[in-house]
Amino acid sequence: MNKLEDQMALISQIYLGGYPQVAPQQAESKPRRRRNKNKGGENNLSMTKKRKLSQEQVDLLEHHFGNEHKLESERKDRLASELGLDPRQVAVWFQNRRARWKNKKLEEGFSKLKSDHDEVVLEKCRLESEVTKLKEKLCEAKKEIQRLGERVDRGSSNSPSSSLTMEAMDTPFLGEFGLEGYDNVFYIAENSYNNIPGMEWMNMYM
DNA sequence: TGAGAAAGTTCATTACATCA
DNA sequence: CTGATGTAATGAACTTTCTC
Repeated sequence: MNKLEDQMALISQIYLGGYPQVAPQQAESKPRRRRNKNKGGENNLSMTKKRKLSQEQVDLLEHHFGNEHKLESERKDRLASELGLDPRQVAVWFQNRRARWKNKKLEEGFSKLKSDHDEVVLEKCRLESEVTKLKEKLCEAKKEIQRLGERVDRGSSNSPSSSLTMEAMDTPFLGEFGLEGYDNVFYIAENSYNNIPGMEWMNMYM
């Protein structure tokens, strides 16, 4: 099982589809039994009383966790005697620490995805605004072509072949309007952006 | 090679300590 | 006192490893 993949899948699920109500594994299994609130009765209260670990203990545990997140039984026993703790406490501390580490990683992954998404949205806005500007320039170019055509037609109305149309124009002409390098734009048929992945929105401008 | 026991892990939750 | 938060501890389910 690839843990990182699972985490990223979970992040994607969280980010794209919201928090799942129930993990699939849990949804199919029996409901978990509630813990008994009376933790074994009064007689072992002192034994089960929760004890906060000292800063030195936590520091050493953190140090070992930094080296290796897994805890082999030999290391657990050694650490436990070194810290004056029950091996079970050391195991529990590592379990909880792994859970905290995992949550932190998930949060980091989520933040990264969110900032990537924000960046893409920003870039999309920028490109849309660029498209709008180019459309305006194109519109101006068409008007200019029409004006020139009418002027030529008036000058030699008896010569139909001299009529200046968009179809007859050489594309380098567009350079006058700052449209060099965009020649290919004019070879994409209107409404054909549906065929280009991610460019469907272009038809809004056509 | 399959079954099952033992020991480990994760996950969800509870209970307690602490602090504002 | 109270609610929020952090964390030690628990129990169930699941997984891995070992033995026969």
